[in-house]
Amino acid sequence: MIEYKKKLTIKDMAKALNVSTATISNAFNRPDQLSESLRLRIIEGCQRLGYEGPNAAARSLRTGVSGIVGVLLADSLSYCISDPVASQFLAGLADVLDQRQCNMLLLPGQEEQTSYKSRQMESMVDGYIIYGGLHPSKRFQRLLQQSKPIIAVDVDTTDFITVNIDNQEGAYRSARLALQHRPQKVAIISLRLTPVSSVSWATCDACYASPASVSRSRWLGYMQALQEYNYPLEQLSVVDVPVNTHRNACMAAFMLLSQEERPDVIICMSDRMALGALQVALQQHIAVPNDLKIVGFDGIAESQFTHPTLTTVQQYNELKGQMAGNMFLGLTPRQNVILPTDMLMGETCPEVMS
DNA sequence: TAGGACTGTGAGGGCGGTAG
DNA sequence: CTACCGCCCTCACAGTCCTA
Repeated sequence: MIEYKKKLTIKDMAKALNVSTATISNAFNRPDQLSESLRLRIIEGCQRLGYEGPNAAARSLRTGVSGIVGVLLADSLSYCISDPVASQFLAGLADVLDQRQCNMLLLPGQEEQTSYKSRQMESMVDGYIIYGGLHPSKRFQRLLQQSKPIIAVDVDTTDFITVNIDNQEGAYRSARLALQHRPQKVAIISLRLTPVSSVSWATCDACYASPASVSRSRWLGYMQALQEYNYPLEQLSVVDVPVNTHRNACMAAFMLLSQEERPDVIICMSDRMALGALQVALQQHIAVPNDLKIVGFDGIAESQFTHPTLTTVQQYNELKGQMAGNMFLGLTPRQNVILPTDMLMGETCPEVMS
């Protein structure tokens, strides 16, 4: 059984070592403020007595800075940890925070009810990085009132400084690539464009009516390409998915590929959707890319392990995380950033040779 | 001995919570 | 409602040492 002794404070150390509290503080935090010999004597004395240095909670109380970044997630914690795009973003952010001895606190945006614990956690952070979307949750309303710095990533908003990719352009390029094959029947698997709780058919009108979001920007990119190719929108099939999971992807693909008039192009708003579509197509012995072209969006590593490999839009999620982190810590100017995307040419939708 | 550099000290302040 | 507490940092200043 571990025995907990009385917690030692800077006062105890000052008294024991016969110096002032400020000198103890300086010995740990500002070594240039005292002689090397005194500093060593203090550090050695503190080690001997079991004092590990100034209390972080007290320091943040005094300075108002904790070194903790709150990351407000659009989805649940479990989803963000398992989703390759979100985890790449978090890895990039963690990279920057690691270098500056800072930490992050992951906060799910969809908070069911306000608790003392959640308020306590929010009070600990120096500011927020909102990732993946804005939720009209109580938590979101509270953080707006806190006047702490906020940077939004993958969020279509003018209310905060944002780090985004050019979703519309990326989507436009991927759709154009698919449309070069002059398909008879085009389908789209969209992500959270309409307010549905399960995988559902969606109308173009409903998709156009959705509020500003990453998905809507991608939708506009697809529409831009479809119009360029004079594709009749009344023939377009759209299935909207509420959460970007493999299960939902398979369900959406199954719905599309079970239609009487089967699509020969499926344009997906994420690689997970595209990989689900690919799996269902292969199960149904549909030849990809000969009878069905599939394009994704994200460029996750998994998309290049399949056979055939996925044609997709490569976005640089780690870089996104690093940029958000640098901006948050004031290492780079706080200004809106739009990162470029690239087409990742896989086998599910080859380029048309002219 | 004067003056500058270096070293160390004490007071004040910050903010949320709690006791009176 | 007010006073106080917790804990540390910052700042102004005092003390000491060194050099010319």
